[in-house]
Amino acid sequence: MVGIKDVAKRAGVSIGTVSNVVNRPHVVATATRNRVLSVIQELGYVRDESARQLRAGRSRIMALLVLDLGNPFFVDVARGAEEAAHSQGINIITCNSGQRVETEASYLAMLAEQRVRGVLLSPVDTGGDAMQAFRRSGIPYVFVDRKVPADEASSVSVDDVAGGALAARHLLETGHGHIGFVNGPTILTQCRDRDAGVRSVLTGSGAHLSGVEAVGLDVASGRDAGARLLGMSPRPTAVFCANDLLALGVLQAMVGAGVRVPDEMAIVGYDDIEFAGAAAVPLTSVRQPAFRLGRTAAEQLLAETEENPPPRRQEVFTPELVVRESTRVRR
Amino acid sequence: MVGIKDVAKRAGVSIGTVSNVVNRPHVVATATRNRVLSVIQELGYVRDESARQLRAGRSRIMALLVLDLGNPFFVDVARGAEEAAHSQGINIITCNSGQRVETEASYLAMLAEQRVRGVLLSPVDTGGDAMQAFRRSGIPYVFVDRKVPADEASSVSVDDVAGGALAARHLLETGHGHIGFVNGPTILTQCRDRDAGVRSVLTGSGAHLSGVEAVGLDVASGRDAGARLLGMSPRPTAVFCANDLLALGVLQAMVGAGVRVPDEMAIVGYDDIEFAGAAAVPLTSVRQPAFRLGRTAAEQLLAETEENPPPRRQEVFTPELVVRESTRVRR
DNA sequence: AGCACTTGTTGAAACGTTTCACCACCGTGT
DNA sequence: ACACGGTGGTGAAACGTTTCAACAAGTGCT
Repeated sequence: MVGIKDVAKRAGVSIGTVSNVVNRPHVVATATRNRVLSVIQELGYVRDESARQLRAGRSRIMALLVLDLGNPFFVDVARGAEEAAHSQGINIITCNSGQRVETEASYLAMLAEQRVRGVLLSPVDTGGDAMQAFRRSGIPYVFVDRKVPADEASSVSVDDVAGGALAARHLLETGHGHIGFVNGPTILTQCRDRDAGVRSVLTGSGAHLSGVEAVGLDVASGRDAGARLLGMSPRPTAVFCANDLLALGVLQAMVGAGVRVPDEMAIVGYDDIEFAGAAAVPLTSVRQPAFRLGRTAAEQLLAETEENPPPRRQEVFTPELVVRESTRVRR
Repeated sequence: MVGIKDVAKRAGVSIGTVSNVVNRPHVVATATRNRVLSVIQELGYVRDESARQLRAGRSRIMALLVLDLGNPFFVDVARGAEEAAHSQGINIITCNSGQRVETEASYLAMLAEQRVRGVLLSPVDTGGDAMQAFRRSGIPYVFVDRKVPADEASSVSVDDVAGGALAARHLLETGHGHIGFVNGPTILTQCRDRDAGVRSVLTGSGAHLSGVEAVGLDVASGRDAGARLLGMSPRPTAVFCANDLLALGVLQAMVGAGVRVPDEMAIVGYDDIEFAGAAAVPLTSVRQPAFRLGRTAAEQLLAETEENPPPRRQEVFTPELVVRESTRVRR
């Protein structure tokens, strides 16, 4: 592999000069610069980032560690983060934990060893060993889609309690007295918060709540949960799902069983992913500003890796209900 | 930041010993090993990968450079690649070019500078400068979802010509004489191949083909293309879309305009993403084995980065038609 | 001619690891 | 008493950059 030395020798200059050509072209004479550049071209020299980083002590890469790339919500978060980073000439690499604690741990360790510039985190497990170790590594990080105490780190999130409440209130107002709640794994703060929101509205409302915990946050888990809902008697007349993938799965189960939506079963999802509006029955959903979440978090992280870091911030966005066919009001 | 030296000093051993504790624990005496380990724990030492890599000359990270993470097809490819890599203790980082040539170029340069172990590529632009430079960097790479000549690199792809033909033949057989084809940007080989497949079947069949080139391969472009289809007269009675996102967009346009699917407009998509079956009208689609694509490509790449690389391979999978409501046969 | 700048280039140190030849020590068999 | 092999540890070189003090050569001013 061709290094700076080879270029230097071939161009008849010192390695310092080659380095200057690459990093501060203006300090080297035009003739020399061109000569060196053409040798670089000729030899196909590519600078070795690990050596550069070893010397510089800091990387030019930012990472996004995401809960589940299979969820279009997180893809939008990633897009927002990419936009912010690219506008400052920083590349973002995406790591997908797929909600597996060990995968997450392995990525955290890798990112710490890489000494990346900073990490955007949407972790499964904030308390685990891997996370503890990562904290000590001194790499700046910002939480996305998860609020944390201000003394720990900055965070950019959406008020999930409000979101859960929004959904529950909507179902109450559209006349439902028995409401199902398909939640995801309660290890996730998001799920616990949405649950809290639902309960805060339903408690004392007279409505009955039937909880179902899905194993995952994907369509298959939703179908499974849908089957369980169908088996209940009495069966709820409406269901709120902790995200749209679950809701799509539940919807499929209903369609498959010939249960009419929304007449026999109203459905509310969460995230308002692009596919929610295009579903068999367009889904009512709680919209989160995913792209802005990613962009804001990335901007904050970039700022925190600068010379004079700004103060920590806990930004909390407010979710918004988007009403569609799946909860059409009965007459 | 704490380095191996700090650990060595604190534990009263040489840095060589600390390195041994980390990399070849068996060669160091139990007592020493434990002492060093506890100091590592206490100081929160994390090895610096750039130094390690500088010395070792090779990285332990593989990358996947993907055309569009917004397309669930590529998310499945990524999942397959992750599975293969993780099973061999290699981490995969995902980079999303979003079909932007400059973003792709910037990631290629970054990956070359990082000296990653290998790259899985689904590039927009195989001929551009960035790709040329990347080739010369000597980093092993394998193409995913794109066939290339065997002398260039290995590739794992799906026969897009056959896929296009499959769709066209299905529409012919279900009695359509005027077929629309919403294709993506023809800079993409996939789009050109699907087009070729369609034409190979339709030419001489007597059916009329109306082509529409969408600006992107996403739902919004599909809606746009749908509007253009609606403006045609005579209007096609069926449309094949180069991927499911486009098809979903076209479907939305039809639903919005009150055009019945499949009665007034049959629709065939491509990829068979999870959301295709859950759409307003479940979509007929050409299924590609996305997960296997990713896994197979990653396995091949891993093998090629080993001591004795196996010969290059051009694996081509065969697509499969999944018939659903959106092309239900008229009686 | 002598001086003070400016411009362009160089050589060497430093970054944090891994690796490897070498050394010190101990127990064992002669 | 000696050589021997094994075990556990050390010290220094090497990896490919960046950075910076130092220097050489040229330019303009007195």
